[in-house]
Amino acid sequence: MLEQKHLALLEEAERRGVASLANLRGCFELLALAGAIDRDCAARLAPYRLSEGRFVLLFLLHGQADSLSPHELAERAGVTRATITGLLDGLERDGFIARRPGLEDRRRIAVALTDTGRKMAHALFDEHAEWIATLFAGFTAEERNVLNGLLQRIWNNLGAGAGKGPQAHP
Amino acid sequence: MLEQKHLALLEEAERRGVASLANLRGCFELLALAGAIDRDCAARLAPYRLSEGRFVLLFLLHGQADSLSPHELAERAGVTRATITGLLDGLERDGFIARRPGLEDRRRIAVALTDTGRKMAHALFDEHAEWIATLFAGFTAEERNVLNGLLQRIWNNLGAGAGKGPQAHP
DNA sequence: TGACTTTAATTAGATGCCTGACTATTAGTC
DNA sequence: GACTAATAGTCAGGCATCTAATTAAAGTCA
Repeated sequence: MLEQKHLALLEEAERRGVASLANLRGCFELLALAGAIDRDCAARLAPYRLSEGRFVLLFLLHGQADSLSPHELAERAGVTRATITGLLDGLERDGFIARRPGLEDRRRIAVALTDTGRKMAHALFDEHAEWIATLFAGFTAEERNVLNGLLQRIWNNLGAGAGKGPQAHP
Repeated sequence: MLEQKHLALLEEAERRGVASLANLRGCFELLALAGAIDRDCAARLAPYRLSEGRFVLLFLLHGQADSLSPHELAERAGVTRATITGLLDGLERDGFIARRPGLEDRRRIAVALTDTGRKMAHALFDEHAEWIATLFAGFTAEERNVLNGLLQRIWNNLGAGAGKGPQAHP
């Protein structure tokens, strides 16, 4: 279940007699699985002319009674405003959202779903949530907890080493 | 340990009373961890003017006595030839690799490391492998196996559902 | 009031990835 | 030997992401 590049890296590691081969493999399996989930997600959304980024904006707007500004969307989606501009361009072109000029503050733009966008968001959310749920089909609550605990420990190790890396050519 | 967008999705799911909330959270934790590892990896390579893609090419060439063609690099790295062209452009500009015209087959180009590139690859590989190993600090072999088993089951679920997704507007 | 600072959105330019089209070269076929 | 197939590399154009620069609008304060 690894990717091409991971296999190549493992071979090189083996050639060099790297001690932590099992750790490398474990890490690559994690990354490969996440990559596969992302690709599957993208493939599921593509028929609707949506990407993951666009999908996030769609339901951010759907969860809101009125409109949101690009600034707020950027904050809640966790990307920069420049990225939001591009995503909104696509969503607007495909008729899912509309930009309206701000009324009180004329710097601020009001982004709102169109009817098409609202219907799409409504229909897609449950389907998407269900798909994710199927990934854990056959898992007990206990197993989910074990997995979560292990991932959490890796996460902590990641944070612990942060900033201690190579600092050359800064 | 979740990302901004995942938090937003979970809130929406909660508002809607989605049944599989725990599964959603588990999936997002997996994706967030993989994303964090990728970002950390990129941050570690950036000071050397390398991305993950460029790094892969670097050690693919390093594991080879002579040169490789862009075609072979694409196969082994698991990306398209067009992508390789872009990565090689960057590596060549920064002096890590050189393109030489093919001798027997004049369609084929020979890509080889420069001295700079060779030194860089040599120095970076062990450091990188060690960094990855630290992510699993404190893990026993048994724990790694458990993690691997759980990931494998998710992988299987992913494959099982493939192609059954929405097929609208193809 | 008028000059400065901050904030909002966009644009410009980079990277990495894709697909699809194009060019050059080689190989195969009749 | 000439036409066609396949192959190698690249380019064009698209998407998502970033940083930095630009423009417009508000706010601040002497």
